[in-house]
Amino acid sequence: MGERWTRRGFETDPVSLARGLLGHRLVSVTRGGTRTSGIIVETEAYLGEADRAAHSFGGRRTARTEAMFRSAGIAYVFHTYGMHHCFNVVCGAVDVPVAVLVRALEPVEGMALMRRRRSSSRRKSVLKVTDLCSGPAKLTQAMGITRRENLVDLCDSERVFIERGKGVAAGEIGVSARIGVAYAAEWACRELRFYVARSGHVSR
DNA sequence: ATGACGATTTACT
DNA sequence: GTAAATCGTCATA
Repeated sequence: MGERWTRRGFETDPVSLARGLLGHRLVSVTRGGTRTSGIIVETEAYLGEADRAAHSFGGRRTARTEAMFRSAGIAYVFHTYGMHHCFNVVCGAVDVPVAVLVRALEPVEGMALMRRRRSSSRRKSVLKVTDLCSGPAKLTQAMGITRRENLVDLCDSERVFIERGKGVAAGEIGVSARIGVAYAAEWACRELRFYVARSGHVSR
């Protein structure tokens, strides 16, 4: 167990937070007290009203996007493709709808539980460790994060939070265009994806 | 009330 | 590489 991130850590712009979260730990705890956690190795920054790829593009404020308008440190969890969840950390000021999507983790604690959550009756092969959390919907499944965690405050929740890790030196961070946002025109090619260059746990 | 569409994953050719 | 799975959300009517 490590030192937990407080509000101040989240009160920054999305690019700084996307870089700053790398090398720190996302933790989720079951009602029974079992921890699953992993080191954040891949993130994407979503820049708000101007960003065509962001759900909050144009200032769109709906029941779904409400979390993005809240305080830094709030979780924004959304459902997509009819079956997947993605986990974001809201940052910036209240009413400025910016956030960071967590796209991949290097599993640390609770791997047996992660494996159980990630296994389906349909699956034939055994999951490799690098398949547990190497994508935005994989990690939410492995961590047991669903819409119920939408709007939770990462600064005081007992269920989901961020713990201080070693971080990642600037030279170890890779940068690329964001994934899955081809519809976003000129914003699709902006280099707003950040990852630990050396990690084998990044999404493909 | 209806229809189009995903900040994805998986399995299959 | 291609395609299916699968349904909440939101814009349109």
